[in-house]
Amino acid sequence: MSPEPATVFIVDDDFSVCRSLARLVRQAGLRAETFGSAEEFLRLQTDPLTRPACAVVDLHMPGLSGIELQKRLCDSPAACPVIFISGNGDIPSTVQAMRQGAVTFLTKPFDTTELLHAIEEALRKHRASMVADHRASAILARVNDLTEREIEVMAWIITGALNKQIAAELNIVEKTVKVHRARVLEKMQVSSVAELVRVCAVVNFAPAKAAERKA
Amino acid sequence: MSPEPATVFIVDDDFSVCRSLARLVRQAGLRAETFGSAEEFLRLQTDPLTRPACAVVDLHMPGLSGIELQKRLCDSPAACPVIFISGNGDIPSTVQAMRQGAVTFLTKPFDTTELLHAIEEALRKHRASMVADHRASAILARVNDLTEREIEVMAWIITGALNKQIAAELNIVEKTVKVHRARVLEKMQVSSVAELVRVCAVVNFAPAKAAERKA
DNA sequence: GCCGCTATTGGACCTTGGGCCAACAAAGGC
DNA sequence: GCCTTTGTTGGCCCAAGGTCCAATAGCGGC
Repeated sequence: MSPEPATVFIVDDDFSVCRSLARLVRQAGLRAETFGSAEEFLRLQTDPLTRPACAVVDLHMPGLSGIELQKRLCDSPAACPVIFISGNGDIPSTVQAMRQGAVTFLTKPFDTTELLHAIEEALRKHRASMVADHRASAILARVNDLTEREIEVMAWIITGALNKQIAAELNIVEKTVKVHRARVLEKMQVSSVAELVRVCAVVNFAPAKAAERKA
Repeated sequence: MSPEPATVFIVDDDFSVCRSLARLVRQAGLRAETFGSAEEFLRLQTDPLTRPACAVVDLHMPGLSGIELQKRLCDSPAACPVIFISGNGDIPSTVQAMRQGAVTFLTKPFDTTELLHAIEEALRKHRASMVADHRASAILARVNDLTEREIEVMAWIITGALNKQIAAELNIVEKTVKVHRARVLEKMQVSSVAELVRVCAVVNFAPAKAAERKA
């Protein structure tokens, strides 16, 4: 059903829960990996994810709680959507989990189809964020290939400034701006200012430096 | 403290709760309006909000529930951030509320400072969304002022197409495209293609029509 | 029928952007 | 000292955009 093999990480201190959830996941045609604690998950899952995945996490666990795990995941390269499950969760925890971006928060006992739907949603989200990340990192790589001056010029270009104006701002001659402009378009792999503005928007590249310079 | 007078709508079927929450809100320097039911709120709050506001809503009420109220609010011109309070809320309700965009979900009895913090956050959000809405509606007004042809041309412009290419796509002469292009920039109140791309991005104007035309 | 809006086109002219070739200078690595 | 990178500038030419002028044609409304 999925276009590529997706993995569900199951983090629960109760081994039997891990086992039954893993079975459920595998019956749905997905891969499953189980972890007995948040620490174990963080220790073993350090590689950046290259394939869609999500985590089904128990709220209450000895050691690091599910909430804490989620918080750390956000900063890790292995960030993936989290689905919480809990037998005795409270509303404040639920609120915190959801505010931190959890897909949902299920209370035991829950309907298995409910969990599978949540997993589907989580994987969908992760796929979307992965393609977005890929696009963004590809663009950032191009930006890194620019020299400082080129970045500076680019910041002005995407404001719609004329070469003449940019030249005045940078105290250089218009001809030089033209050269930088050409290099920017070439290195950023776009063929028009319109496209350049778009790709810059994707990575939130705003002419902040240019503004600082003005001030 | 707030730059402009902000209002907190309090929706609770328990009159004494309404009264005490209203007092709390007013002591914090904000306006308060109370409603005894979701229906009453929806009946009385029909005008589009012109000033920052948020709603503090009880989950359980006779008639329309808080969740239902929130759902209707999303489609209404009086949409504002919602803070839920409940004495006996459950986790599924909390999850649904948060997924629908609730700021938070507080359980009675709650700390008053907690509520005030939530209100602050909700008002902050609402202010941000109001300025975003204003920007967007101002831009949409300009788009509505464009003729069909101009919109068509604009769709091509923001892809970075040359006048020559646009002319070929629309089976007209390059000169005509220039005229439309000038009108578009004028009516959209921008002075460059870069700015045009930006304002179109704000209102999610994508050259979809152009793509359809090609197909 | 006249008026106004829209779309269309033409011409002339100027400004701007972009490509191509060449050159120089400062900085840093070998 | 030589080489590469980076930033800078020059000239030349062409393509593209922008701005004036003016004109024609269809279409709906008064």
